Amino acid sequence: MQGNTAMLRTTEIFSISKDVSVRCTNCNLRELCLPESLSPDEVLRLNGLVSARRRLKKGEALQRAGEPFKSLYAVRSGSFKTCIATEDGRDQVTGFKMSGEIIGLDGIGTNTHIIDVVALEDSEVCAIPFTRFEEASREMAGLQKQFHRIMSREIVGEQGVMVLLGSMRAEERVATFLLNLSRRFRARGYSPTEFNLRMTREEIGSYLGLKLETVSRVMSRFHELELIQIKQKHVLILDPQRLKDIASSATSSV
Amino acid sequence: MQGNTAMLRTTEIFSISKDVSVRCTNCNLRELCLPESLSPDEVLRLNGLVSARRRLKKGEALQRAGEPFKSLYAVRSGSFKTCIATEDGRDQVTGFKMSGEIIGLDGIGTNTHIIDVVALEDSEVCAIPFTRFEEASREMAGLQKQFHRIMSREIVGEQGVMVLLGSMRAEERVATFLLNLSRRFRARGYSPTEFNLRMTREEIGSYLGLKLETVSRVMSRFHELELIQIKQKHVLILDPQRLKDIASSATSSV
DNA sequence: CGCTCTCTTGAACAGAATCAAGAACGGTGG
DNA sequence: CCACCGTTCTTGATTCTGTTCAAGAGAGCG
Repeated sequence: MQGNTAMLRTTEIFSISKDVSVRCTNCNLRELCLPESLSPDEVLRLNGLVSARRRLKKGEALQRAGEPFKSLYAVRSGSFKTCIATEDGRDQVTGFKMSGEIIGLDGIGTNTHIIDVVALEDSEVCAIPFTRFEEASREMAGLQKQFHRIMSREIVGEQGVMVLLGSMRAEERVATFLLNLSRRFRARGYSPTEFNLRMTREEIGSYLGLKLETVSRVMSRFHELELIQIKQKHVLILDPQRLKDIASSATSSV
Repeated sequence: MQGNTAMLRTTEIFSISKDVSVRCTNCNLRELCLPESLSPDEVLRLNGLVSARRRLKKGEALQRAGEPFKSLYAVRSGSFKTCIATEDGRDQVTGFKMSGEIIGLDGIGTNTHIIDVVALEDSEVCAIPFTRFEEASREMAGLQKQFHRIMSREIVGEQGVMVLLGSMRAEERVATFLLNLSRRFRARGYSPTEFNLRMTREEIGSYLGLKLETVSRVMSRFHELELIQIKQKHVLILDPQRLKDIASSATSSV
């Protein structure tokens, strides 16, 4: 379970992994990333596409809006925020990317990146030159299918955020956000109930359409209610079920 | 400028079109739809993929969440709303689709549709069986590229909606919405300043994350300010520039 | 050790939601 | 052609959620 590994010794970062060899073939993000459901020889071929591994320091940008689109990136380790800046000075976080997730899909449509992607911590990505990738996916039905799936899921995921932003109240938004993180940590083999937030309250607020004070207040309230324990960036989920109830309390109806 | 035309005499619906022959090759949505930027022989081939034309009455569903995903649809005429219903009874409009736009991308990821798509007026679509489409796009680089572009633009478009929902005030949202419609009507050869809304205030509100009363109030205010003239579904845009100013008034900053 | 950035908490305020009533429209059938 | 019905839209009064403004406490870093 990991990004694209291209010549990366997995043990360099994750002591979990026993297998020390390199690239997609042995990447422990295989099940979450592009190789998901590819045949072994397809993975091998995909492997050859990964042009480079790139390390980023916290705060560094992987891509900036306006830059020409060349490559997709698979997050190998660490995490990123994706932000969109409108002409009128608005700047909003539109997502958070964790290991195994694909970055850069925004650039395909116009050959220019639309969003900024910034590392939330020291991170590493696998770069996949898109022209070569398109070629390969014309020759490998499995890779093509997997790529279509990934884009489709991105679309569906964003619709979920639209529902959150369009119809949820602050508590529902924050609960949904925490549960979403929890699920993604679990999928990566980490504890779903105890983790550290990589982003600030302001970034969470921007993503959830709330002010940072509101995020802080809601979290404090959840703490008082003993749904979670939170101290700065450290989160402990105490009562996932009640959180779920809050996340889908469906005030509206009819 | 039109959806996929598959064996449709364009004059049946649009008296504008002089050329009476059929399918993508002569569809007047060519520039907006899948054929955009394809070579003539690629268009011909795409043409063969369109399995059927389907007519829908106002209120009829083109697809329902939960149904198996088989085909993409290109809107030939009319318009649709896309809605997502969550388990907890929330139901939200996530988009409006006009002629030339592609519907069904949500189903690719899981082979099951996630969203409902309902006709806002009597409409017509071209169905494109996806398996055959994937095959064809492996053989035609141009079609593959175009499809990737369409999905990417869908992703970028949704991010735009996320910004709207996450950081705009009611007036900004409604102004943005009206300008968006205006732009899309213009792209289809209709007047960008005078058109009829196909959706109710409630549907607009659902899409914009507002209540129908708020939508109504904001529109009335725009009318008073002489930015628009609005009577029920009929809209006349009087001052596009001031509307644009409102749409990007960037209250926040820093 | 001091500085800055981040987070928490309180009090006052504002924008949109809610509740409510009535008007306008569109379709139907007499 | 007109009367009736349900749906959609408008408008007002009130309420409430989240924002804004403000101050102080913690944490992390050089």
